[in-house]
Amino acid sequence: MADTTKRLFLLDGMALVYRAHFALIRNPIYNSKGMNTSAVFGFMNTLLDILDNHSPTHLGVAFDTKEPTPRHEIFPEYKAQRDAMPEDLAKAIPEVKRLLKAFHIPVIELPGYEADDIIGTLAHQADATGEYQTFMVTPDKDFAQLVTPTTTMWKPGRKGSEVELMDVPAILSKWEIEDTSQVIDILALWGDASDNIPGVPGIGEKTAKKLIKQFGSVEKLLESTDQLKGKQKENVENNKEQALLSKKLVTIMVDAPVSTTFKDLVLDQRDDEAVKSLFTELEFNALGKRLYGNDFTAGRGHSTTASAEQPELVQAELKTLADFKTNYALVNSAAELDKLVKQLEKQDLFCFDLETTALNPRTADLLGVALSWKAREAYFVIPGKDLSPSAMLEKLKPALTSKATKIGHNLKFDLSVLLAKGLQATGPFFDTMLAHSLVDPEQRHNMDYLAESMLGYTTIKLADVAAENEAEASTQSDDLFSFAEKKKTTKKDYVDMSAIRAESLKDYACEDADITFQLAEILAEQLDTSGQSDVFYDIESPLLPVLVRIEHEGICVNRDSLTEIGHTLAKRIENLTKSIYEQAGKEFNLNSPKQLGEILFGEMQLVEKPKKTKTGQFKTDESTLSLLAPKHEIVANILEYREASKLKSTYVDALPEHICPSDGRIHTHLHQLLTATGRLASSDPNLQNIPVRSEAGREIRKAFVPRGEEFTLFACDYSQVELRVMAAISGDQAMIDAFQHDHDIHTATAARVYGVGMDEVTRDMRSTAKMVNFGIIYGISAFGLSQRLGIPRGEAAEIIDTYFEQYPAIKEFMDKTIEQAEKDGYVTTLSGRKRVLRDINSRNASIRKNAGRAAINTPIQGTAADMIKLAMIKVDDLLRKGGYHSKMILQVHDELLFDLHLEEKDELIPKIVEAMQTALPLPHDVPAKADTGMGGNWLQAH
DNA sequence: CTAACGGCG
DNA sequence: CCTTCGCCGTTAG
Repeated sequence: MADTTKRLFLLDGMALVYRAHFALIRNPIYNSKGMNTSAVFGFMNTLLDILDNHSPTHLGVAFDTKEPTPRHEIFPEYKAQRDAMPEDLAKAIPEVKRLLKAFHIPVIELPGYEADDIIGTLAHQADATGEYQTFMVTPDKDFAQLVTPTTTMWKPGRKGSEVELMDVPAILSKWEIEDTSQVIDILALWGDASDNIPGVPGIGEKTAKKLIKQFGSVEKLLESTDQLKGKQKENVENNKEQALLSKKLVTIMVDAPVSTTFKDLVLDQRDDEAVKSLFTELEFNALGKRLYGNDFTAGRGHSTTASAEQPELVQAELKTLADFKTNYALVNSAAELDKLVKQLEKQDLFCFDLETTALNPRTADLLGVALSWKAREAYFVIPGKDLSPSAMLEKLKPALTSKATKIGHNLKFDLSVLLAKGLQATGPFFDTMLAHSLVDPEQRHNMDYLAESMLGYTTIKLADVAAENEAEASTQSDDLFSFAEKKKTTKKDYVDMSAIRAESLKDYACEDADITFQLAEILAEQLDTSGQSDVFYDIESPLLPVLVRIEHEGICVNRDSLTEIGHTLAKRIENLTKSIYEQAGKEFNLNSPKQLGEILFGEMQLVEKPKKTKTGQFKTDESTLSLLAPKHEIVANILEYREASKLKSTYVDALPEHICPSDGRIHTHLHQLLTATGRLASSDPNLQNIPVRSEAGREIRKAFVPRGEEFTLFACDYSQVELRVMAAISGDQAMIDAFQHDHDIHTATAARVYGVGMDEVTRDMRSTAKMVNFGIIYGISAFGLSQRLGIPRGEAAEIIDTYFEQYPAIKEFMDKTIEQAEKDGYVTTLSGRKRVLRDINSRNASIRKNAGRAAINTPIQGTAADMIKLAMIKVDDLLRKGGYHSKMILQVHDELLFDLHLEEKDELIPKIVEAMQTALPLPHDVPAKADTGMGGNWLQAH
């Protein structure tokens, strides 16, 4: 049982030290003697966290040795390509060992064996006794193969507390396998660049998983290559030996001759004097305090001040649920719910919060609904004996579709879940997350944080609810966190929601609804004070359900065309790789800009004075390499390789992974207030950067298709919206005239800048003017323009001067905007959306200029964002009110994309165009203009 | 984790 | 010395 099980922690010393070093590579910690102590510090943090919070009974740290290992015998190149260990890091390892000695923690080393093998062997032995719960503490994914019901992987997170625990179900789901031993098969195909394990060429993580899912093991795959086709077949067949060799290399030993016994690993008392002395030497004063409180006297040098800096933490006491008399009640019968709904229907303002089993709205199941319309009073509605989940929703439906304002936190999630269950909640909505994003965009917006910072209140943590509930800690990927948070936070404290008893969840859920209700009132006030009520109530709030619908609809992608493009690209990548290796005279990792730079500029000496990045690496970006293309054939090949591999990895391989199995569509996530300017952002997958500029890229765009026979893709995009906005908010008459006469703005600008008639403007003149027009929006310098146009700087400066002479109000607008920003510290868009520019008065000229450019750009980009958001609200309204079958399915900054029903097109197109053009009337009667396109795929729709 | 790169508007 | 805004995803180290 849990209380008698021995808890064995096996730490992968080298890997943890390595990781700690690189985690702090940008902000290394030095002691007063100039020693980089990042790695030691990071390692100690992890160790102390385990000792303090995770009750180990046995603990040991394994290290590699310098001796060659059996892996080197069968494969001399094993780990041959590793860069030499940084000096700082090399020095850290003996320090870590000294500390471990002081802690009386065994360092386990075995000449000729790696730390992996030691850990594998000990974990295996521990499993055999049946007495241990073993934790392999390592950041290295390879250890997944060793996970068993009694041995889990423990991956330290960024902060000490954020830990990723991987047990068998977690490994199986993460690796998409049926048995943990198949991790080895996947790694064998995939290979490992850092250990120089070859794998099979052309097979990466995804293909490896797919093949092992299909065939079960490397051996079975090799027997059945007749079932493969094309390039993949060839690759596998030609690399059978290599695959089997790789399999040997990635297999961690479980029978190494380790002499350490479990008795050696029993946790022992540390040598306090030795620890104190080492901490003092390393100047780990905070860690010293942590162990010894004020008994720890900081060492010499500057660090003596540390004890003065850290008195007992004086911290405002946070209130908790226990400090209030609350009225939180569980509602689980039809009669009770009927009574509750009667009350609810009288409210014109209430808060609701769904508790679900998962974070994907399309797969999430409803556990309950928390409701609150009065501070410290809330109800948690759950299914009961005479109340099925669907009946529960049915009874709540009138309230959720009423005219009352619905408050919630991250309502996009709740509304998506409801929509997936066929319930379209109606506004107005008040989303506290959105409100806070407008009021205080720099801060985090999760509810726990808002409760602490705005109400001085600390909320119940889901993990505690689960613990109290004595539910077995589960690592299922189900939790309540929002999508946005999911990716950014380490998977911690995964909670199997359905294992929590309703009674336990009640306080948690009610508290959320209660707190959110209270936050809304404060935030409404703050919106008002910051002048952003209009943008909140007129734009962001009504946009919210529109985004929910767009995400819900999704977009169709033709999987087969992507597969075909993938084959073509793979072939091209392979041929180019061959040529490049030949031209370079050696093989290297083409995906590494570092290695590529060293080849081109270090070895091949392509130019005398190569450009460098700010970190001192050779620059190898497209604009740098393009200039070098004439010098050597290799450059063109590299550029082509870059293009092909970008397209393959980012689009062709990734998009199919996002196709939803139940409806065959891709449902992107649209983030409403993530950007500084008010634009939307798209992720998982990002559908706002689907290729269009290059020929090869456009093939990918063709794979986006209508949802059915009777539909077509229809795109409606604003023409030159940002320049129109700039003309309008600057009030520049010349530019306004150009738009009012519907002139081509770049031609009109060229005519003015070059002093010729519109009909005398050449292609080159127009293209230069176009560059200047866009450059101006971004605050370009003469230098920047000269680079882009490939002209001398003086000439560029002249063009810019003439531009401002011709459009004087634009110059004025730019100066005034910066002046305003300097004075107020922020700029605004036409709708009142605010962006704070902290750096606008920086003493550092470069930083200050950057902020200045953002100051100019924000009102322009942000107002354009306001406009299309308003258009989306309008268009959504007209589609729904008119009962059309056509659906809005995407926004790409200045474009709206629709699945248009063929029978509706003649009627709808003019209405959509009209809605877009009139969504936000610009000052000075500058007209907005929308162009349209239609076709059987997204490319044709333009 | 950050940097470099490159896809889009 | 730096030098064009706003994003997201992939890869390497």
